[in-house]
Amino acid sequence: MSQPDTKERILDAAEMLFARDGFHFASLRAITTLAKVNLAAVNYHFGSKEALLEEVFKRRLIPLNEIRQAELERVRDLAESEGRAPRAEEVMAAFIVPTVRFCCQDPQAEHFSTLVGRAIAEPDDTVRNVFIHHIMPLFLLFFDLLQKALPDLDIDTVFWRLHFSMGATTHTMRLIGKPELLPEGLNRNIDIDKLLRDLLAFVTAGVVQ
Amino acid sequence: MSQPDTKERILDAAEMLFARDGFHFASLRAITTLAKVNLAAVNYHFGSKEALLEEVFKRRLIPLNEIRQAELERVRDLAESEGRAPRAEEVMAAFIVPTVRFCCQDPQAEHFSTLVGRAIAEPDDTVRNVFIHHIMPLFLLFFDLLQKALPDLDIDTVFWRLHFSMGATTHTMRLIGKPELLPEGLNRNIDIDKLLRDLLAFVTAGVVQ
DNA sequence: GTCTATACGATGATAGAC
DNA sequence: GTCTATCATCGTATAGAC
Repeated sequence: MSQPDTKERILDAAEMLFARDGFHFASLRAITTLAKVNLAAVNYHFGSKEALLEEVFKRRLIPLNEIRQAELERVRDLAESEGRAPRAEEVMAAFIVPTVRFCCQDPQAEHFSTLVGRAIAEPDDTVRNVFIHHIMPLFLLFFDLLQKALPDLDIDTVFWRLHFSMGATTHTMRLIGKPELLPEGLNRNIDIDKLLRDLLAFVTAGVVQ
Repeated sequence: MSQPDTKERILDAAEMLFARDGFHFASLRAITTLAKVNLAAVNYHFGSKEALLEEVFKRRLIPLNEIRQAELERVRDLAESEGRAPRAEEVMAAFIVPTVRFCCQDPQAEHFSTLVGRAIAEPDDTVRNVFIHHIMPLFLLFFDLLQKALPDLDIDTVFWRLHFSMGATTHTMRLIGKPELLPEGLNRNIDIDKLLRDLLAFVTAGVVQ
């Protein structure tokens, strides 16, 4: 490659402009100008604007998934070594803590969380399947551990309580970095550690009841 | 009006195509073709594509909000007449039950629930802001009642617990009507009444802890 | 007032030369 | 791999028919 960092420069520019202007209003002409590459480079390297968005998304999702997978496996192995079932609170924390922390470590996080929400709601199978393909193995491990933590509940009940918890978590990520959306009279200086404790206490109370 | 239902036909077509394809990929040409009206009719009757989206939302959101408002006021007035604070579970039910039921009662409204799910997750501020603008007054009443129900908690804690509950609810609505997305081994014949009970029990446990 | 036909500028995508 | 030139389609605007 004569320009070995062309793809990276496009990804950086796209991530910045998708975050600042939104997917629709960030034009390929603006992205390629900022990245100092030719307009056609996006379609050459990525195939389409949608595929570029997907790569921007995956660049963050894959490392995050590795962290969450490692945490879930750590909880599973610790419980096994102690000859007990994992505790529901441990399982929830193993997934939720890295998820929320990941979205606070840099200014792009806000957009990443909306991308996750969008992928979940996407009606187009091809786009949604890409997301499902990356999240499903992780979700199944999460689901399996939570079933072990709650052996007295039927599988459907465990699933829906997990689903409720995921909804609470993703909805929360959407608001981090957008404190201007908080109603008047609230503390707009969000304390992430306190928020994480509150969220974990909330979902744990709902999951174990 | 020589075509008294032109606006309604545009709204029906737009609701279906916005839900199926997303706001960005549903073109005005596709919408006006499906509605059997001229392309320019959208800009004549609504002003812009974005204004059309807002009307699509308002047509369903305003009646739904009236139901939810009435339920919240009923809970508030009943508590007042009995000289007590409203109970958290009553407050949560007043909002959540009409919300979930509204999206299951007729096939047209099913498109709306898809739209709401997408609007909240949409990367475009354009789409999300339309939704937030219409839900905010209701949210503030909801918030106020929940503060009265939980007088020992500070305002920020109440807000976040409410926010977690809204996340669980909207995430759940996203899955209703799409049981094919449920993992293998789960009951795909979703029982709305049971689901509502489970969701209410979950958020109530998290809110009151 | 409503509706139609048509045109405009900008966009995402692509073919082909280098 | 990168470029230029070009294309189809997009949202929008407007002139004029009924």
